[in-house]
Amino acid sequence: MKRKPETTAAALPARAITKEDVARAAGVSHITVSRVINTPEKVSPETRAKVESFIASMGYIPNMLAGGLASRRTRIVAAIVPTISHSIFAETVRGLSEQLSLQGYQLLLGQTNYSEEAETALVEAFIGRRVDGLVLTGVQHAARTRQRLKAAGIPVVETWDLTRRPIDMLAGFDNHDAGRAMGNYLYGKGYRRMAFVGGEDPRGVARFTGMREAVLAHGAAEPLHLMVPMGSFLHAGREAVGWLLDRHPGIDAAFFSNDVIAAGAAMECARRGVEVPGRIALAGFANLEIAPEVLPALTTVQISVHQIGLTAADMLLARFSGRSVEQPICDLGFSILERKST
Amino acid sequence: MKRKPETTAAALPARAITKEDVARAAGVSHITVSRVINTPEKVSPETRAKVESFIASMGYIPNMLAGGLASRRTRIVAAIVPTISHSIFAETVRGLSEQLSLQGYQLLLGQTNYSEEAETALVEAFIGRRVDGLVLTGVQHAARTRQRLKAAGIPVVETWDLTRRPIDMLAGFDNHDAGRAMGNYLYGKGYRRMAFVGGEDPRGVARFTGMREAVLAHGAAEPLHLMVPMGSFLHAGREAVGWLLDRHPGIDAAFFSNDVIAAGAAMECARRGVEVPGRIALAGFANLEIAPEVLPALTTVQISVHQIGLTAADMLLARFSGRSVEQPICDLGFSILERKST
DNA sequence: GTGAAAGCGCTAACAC
DNA sequence: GTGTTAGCGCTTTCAC
Repeated sequence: MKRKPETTAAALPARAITKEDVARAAGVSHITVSRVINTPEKVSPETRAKVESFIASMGYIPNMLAGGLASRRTRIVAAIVPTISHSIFAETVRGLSEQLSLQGYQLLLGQTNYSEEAETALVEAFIGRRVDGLVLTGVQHAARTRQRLKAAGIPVVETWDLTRRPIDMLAGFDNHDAGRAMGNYLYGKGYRRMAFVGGEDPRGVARFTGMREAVLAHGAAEPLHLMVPMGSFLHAGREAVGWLLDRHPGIDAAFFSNDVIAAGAAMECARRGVEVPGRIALAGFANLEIAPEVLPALTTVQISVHQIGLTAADMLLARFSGRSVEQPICDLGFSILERKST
Repeated sequence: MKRKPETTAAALPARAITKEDVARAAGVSHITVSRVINTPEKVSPETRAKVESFIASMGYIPNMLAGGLASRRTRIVAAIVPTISHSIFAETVRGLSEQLSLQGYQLLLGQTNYSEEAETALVEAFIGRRVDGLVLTGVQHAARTRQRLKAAGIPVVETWDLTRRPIDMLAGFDNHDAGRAMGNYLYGKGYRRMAFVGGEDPRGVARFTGMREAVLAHGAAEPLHLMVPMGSFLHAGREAVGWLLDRHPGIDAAFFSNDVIAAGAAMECARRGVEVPGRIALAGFANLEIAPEVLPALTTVQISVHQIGLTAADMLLARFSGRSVEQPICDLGFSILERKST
């Protein structure tokens, strides 16, 4: 193999150690070094030991860029979430990253801030990086996103929602059903004038429509739908419940798009000395860390936030190892978790 | 350029569209396509328009793996944090990712769970992926980690702490000083028997030693140091304050390693009807979202969690663009933020 | 068990 | 402005 001429070598950053360097030092060919790393069982124990000692002493770290280019496998998975600073998504990403790293995969992270265009741009960037798999939040995507993904043919897991026709695989739960279940639960507890407080993300909206459906089916009043900004959830919850208490004194129960918003509401009620659930009942979503801790402890919809990440990782890993995924649509389910706030 | 023979082509996944394909279609050479993408100003407007239309119609997405291998620049930055599910780190990662993506950089994420060995393994994996830069949490690293990083010669930013001798660059604040400032503040408010509640991460320990130093300098009693697990912070805070109230009734103020632990403590006090700060004062750290919302609002040490990420990104981007970083050690500072809890 | 040759898709350097 | 040539460092295929 020819080395780069001196003239150009000088212009570029210092060359890192390559397989060739190790091979030369160990007196074998570079392919043997490659085998020691990737398929050690195909190398004689002596050669292996010798090469391994040189790898260690020379501090050789294989260039996975070159490896990925040649093998068409990067061992990188990309995850796209609305924002990493909401604990719901952080938990999913944590599960994903932990599970993947066990198998030597790394995670590329992208944030959309709930923008479909940002999602498309990220998907294109990640395809350009030839990631082995992609994890998406939600099931609503721009046509261009779906099209790019199909063309690239890489394994995709959509998460946090359910649909009959996923792009590829799916690990989520039915937000509409979950909303309906909470509507039924609240109605069953005797609440008749309800409000829903959430952002404008499609999954939150699905929870609202589900809840609305349940409530109307029982003949209760049309529920109020309060939109809050997706930034500071605790603060949004405080403001929302304040507004409900002041402007809509008839409301006797509020269902929040997630536990953090609900916790903000609970704190505001405590501050005002408003009785929960006596004056107003509060229910959250996701059973986040804060739900059982706040006063009063929050009734919520229990879902397995962390499990979504684990499941997505397992699906992708199965694909990577050539196994076929028996259940490409995985409904992780949910359950109503009753606590003191309702 | 020769194409791969049929026999091997069949064994591999369907070939993606390459620059060559676009070039052939547009009737130019592949290097012209490359220029249209990377340095459009060097191509005549007509050629450019023609090539661009083919890029769009064929859905061509450049292979950045190949580009990275050839150019030795991957446009990937890796960030290593203890865990993404603690909001302090999630905020830093958010800032980092947002700032980097503005310049076309992507973020590889690694979690250590506070393990130094895990950090070393991640650093080696990321070097293998030839990331352009690396962001580390803290300034305490295994000797092997430092050594690998030096050898690789890639830009590194350490965060969340301060040291005179960083590996390369630094964006943080002085945890010891911050602890001392809080110790002084609490002493100044009249508290005399203090406790510190935190995990075993080195930065938390530095906050404790700083606080201890201040308190002892004033001649107050040796502060109590409570270690809590790094898992569920709210719960840890509840348990810790319960333990203090029950077993150490003399303690009149508690300083928590972060606002989430402190918030858990505040909630427990509310639950027990314990007066804050009357019976016990509570102080947090980081001025997270929860600090002003919990009842009573938490006195805390204000730091710019998000800014750490932005600064780290800016330092790296400066390096990448050849600019020299005038301030390789950036002390972001802190300040005591007084609220109702003290 | 080991090696040689070819190529992954791109950019850098230099020609024209 | 555009093209040619020669790699980047690895894996794959096939020969020994």
